[in-house]
Amino acid sequence: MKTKDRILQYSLQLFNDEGEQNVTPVDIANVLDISPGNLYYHFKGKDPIIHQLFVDFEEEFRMVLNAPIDKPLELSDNWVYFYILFEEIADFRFFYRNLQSILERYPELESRFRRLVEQKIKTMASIIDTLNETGFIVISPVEAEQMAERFALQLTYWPTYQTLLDSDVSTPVSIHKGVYGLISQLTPYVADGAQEFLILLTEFRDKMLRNAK
Amino acid sequence: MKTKDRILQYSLQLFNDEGEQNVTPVDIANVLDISPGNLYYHFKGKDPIIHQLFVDFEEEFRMVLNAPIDKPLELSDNWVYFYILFEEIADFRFFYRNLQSILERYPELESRFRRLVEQKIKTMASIIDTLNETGFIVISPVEAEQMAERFALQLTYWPTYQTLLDSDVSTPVSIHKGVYGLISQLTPYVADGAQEFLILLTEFRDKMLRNAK
DNA sequence: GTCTATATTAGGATAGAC
DNA sequence: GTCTATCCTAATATAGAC
Repeated sequence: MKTKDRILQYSLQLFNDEGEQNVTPVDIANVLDISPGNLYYHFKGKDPIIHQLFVDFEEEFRMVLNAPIDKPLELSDNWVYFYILFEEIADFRFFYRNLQSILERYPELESRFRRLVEQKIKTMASIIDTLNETGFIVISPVEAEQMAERFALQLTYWPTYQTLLDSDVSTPVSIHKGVYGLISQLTPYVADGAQEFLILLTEFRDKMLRNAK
Repeated sequence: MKTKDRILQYSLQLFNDEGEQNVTPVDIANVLDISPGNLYYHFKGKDPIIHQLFVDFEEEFRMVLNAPIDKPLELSDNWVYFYILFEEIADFRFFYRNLQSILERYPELESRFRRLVEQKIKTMASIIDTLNETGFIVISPVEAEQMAERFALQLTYWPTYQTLLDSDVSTPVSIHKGVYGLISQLTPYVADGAQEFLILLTEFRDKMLRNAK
């Protein structure tokens, strides 16, 4: 593998493990067993590395966000879809963990990240819309809009919030709880004919509690 | 006013305006028109300043969080109570804006902040409980628990999220939207006899939209 | 308590040999 | 492409006079 790619790969890992602020260019060079000079030959410091990592994340995340808009999800796909979103975020968690700090230091990323969040809101609105149109839930437009915004916020900050409350929660458990926290908000809107949803939800919750042990 | 207090006051202002990371001890000394040496006579750098600011915030916030547990809120007090919570956070926004970064650098604050969030969840649970017991809403225990957690998350991250999406939103507008985002979640649970809530909510929302212009 | 002047350090970055 | 050696800078911190 090319040095340039190795730098990206190990930087991401280091950032995720140690926190971006606690990783210096020299640290990155060390884990790769190359000299700092060599690192600077490929990237002029941490800034362009972070920039490139973000571009890669952005592309992948945008693809995932567009999927349910291009082709509405089947009812049963919703759960796994939220898993995928949370997993994408987990792969790139160093960025979310210190979101504001990083965006302050890399202004060119701020507007791009903002657009990603806006897309997140639109995707959530579309998902809720589909559930509404297929008669699975019954919800007013205003409440649907609020829910979409809320889902976007939770998708953005849930992993960080979890780490804050329980520093050694495992990622799978955290994601499971996060998905439950999103989906369970549908409960009061579920149409009369779709009560099997509530049974599924309870099962899901029990599974979660068992895993938490 | 004593120099020590002036340092705290102006540091908080600088941190809120510029972001804690962008403020050096020399900056603080400059706005106070004192020498860096003098600053270091009172506080051994930024760390103890931030620590003291947090202790002050913690005391006040804890007092506010305990209020509805000591003496349940009247129905009409709920709205203004959320305003107060958001305003407390706004006064101390530098801390929330770079939460993870700061907690990483000041580990002694991490556990104290965590306890504050846990208290936030308990207070939210108590508020929802009161609404349930007085018959204003009808909600299952599981859903109430989820809602309390969600409220705590929103209270913690809503202001940051707003700044992210709209960098020059004003604090009053942001708080207004935040309160609406919390309260409106009660809608599907409001008991049949309490429909005036929905009217109030709509008025509240319209007022918000007018202010946003 | 306050100042001036200076020291320390660590992160970030480059020049030039190989 | 890679290394070694070195440099620059900004934040942080202290010593000692007043």
